[in-house]
Amino acid sequence: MLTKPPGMAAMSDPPRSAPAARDLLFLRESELRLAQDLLFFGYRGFTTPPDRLLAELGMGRAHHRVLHFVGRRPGITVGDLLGILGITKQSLGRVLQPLIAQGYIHQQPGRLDKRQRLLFLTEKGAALERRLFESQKEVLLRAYREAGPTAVEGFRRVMRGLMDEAGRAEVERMERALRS
Amino acid sequence: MLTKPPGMAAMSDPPRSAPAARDLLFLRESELRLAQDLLFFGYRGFTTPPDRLLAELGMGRAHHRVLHFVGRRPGITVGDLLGILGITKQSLGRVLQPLIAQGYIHQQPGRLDKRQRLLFLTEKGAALERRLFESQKEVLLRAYREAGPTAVEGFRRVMRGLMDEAGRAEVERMERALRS
DNA sequence: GCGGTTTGGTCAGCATGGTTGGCGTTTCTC
DNA sequence: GAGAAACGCCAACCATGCTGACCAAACCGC
Repeated sequence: MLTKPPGMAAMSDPPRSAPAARDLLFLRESELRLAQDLLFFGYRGFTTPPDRLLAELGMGRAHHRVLHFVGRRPGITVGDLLGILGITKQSLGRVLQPLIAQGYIHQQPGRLDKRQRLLFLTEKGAALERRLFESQKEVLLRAYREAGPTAVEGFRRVMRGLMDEAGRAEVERMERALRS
Repeated sequence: MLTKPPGMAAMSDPPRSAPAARDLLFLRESELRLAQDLLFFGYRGFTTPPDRLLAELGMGRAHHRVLHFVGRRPGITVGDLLGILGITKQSLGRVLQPLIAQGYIHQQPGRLDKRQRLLFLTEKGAALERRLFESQKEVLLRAYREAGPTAVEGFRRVMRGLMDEAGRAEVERMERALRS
């Protein structure tokens, strides 16, 4: 038989009658399969609204990411931004240079280290980033409100667990900056 | 001043002292900003392991998506798959045709409607999909286990809220199929 | 102050995976 | 039998990743 019968995914699930596994039902393979679907459709729902705005301006998701993280960390160095995005200097350059040329982002030499080009959003850049955020805010607010505070806390815990070390460190840094 | 001062994001947050807003703290703008970060880093952590395997085989994430959804819905039509992926026929063709040519996916004319080409994973395709899934399973299991069942339930609720109608319908269909 | 390292920019070339528009075949449906 | 639907394929274009190479400016250790 070449094809996977409908019930096959469930076959690897632990038997439901096993007493020790009672609390581990949420770790069943079928639940993990569902998680794949949720992440695919959920992430797409999250990115679609800004993607539409960006398309009108002839930009892509990569531009949004740069605007977002420069907004999150004003004065970030090019190197740090590269680390966060996980792309190469050349890939970033192709997105960053137009953003600078069109006046969305402003560069300023570092005071301690003059080799660095610290990145900031201009007024224009902050305005665009805000428009993009507002479009995403609608989706996020709806999801958060429908789900409620407890669910949101759970969502955060799971997303944190999905990240690699670098991502987790970055998020923690953002939270520290927020509290201070 | 061209740049956004550090505290600016928090400025749009509702005042913490407002009594009616006590339960709505999780809807603060700073929380939504954090959600953006969580989704970016979390989704990346989720996709990195299969991406690495795929790269070794000269494939990309698009191939994985096809393998995943054909595995989820054996016998799916090309049209339905296009609807789920949200891409064009041409884009799908460029990924699907090689998968068929290399024996990962098998096509079979529909019995009711002979125009349709129903898609199935071959043994080889199911094996590859499983390898990809296993790599993702590690990340998912770790995240789910660390977070616990309550958090997982919350995660699901939020992700569902992020989806558009089509995504939600598709996920519900998967769950119905699971229960039956 | 000199040499090596680090930060950043840039050029050329390539691959993947999206897009549009158009065209053709088979099959279904009225 | 006509029109619509499901699918395949062609050409062309675009966005965004990649590698490899090379360059300039600034920093740092000796």
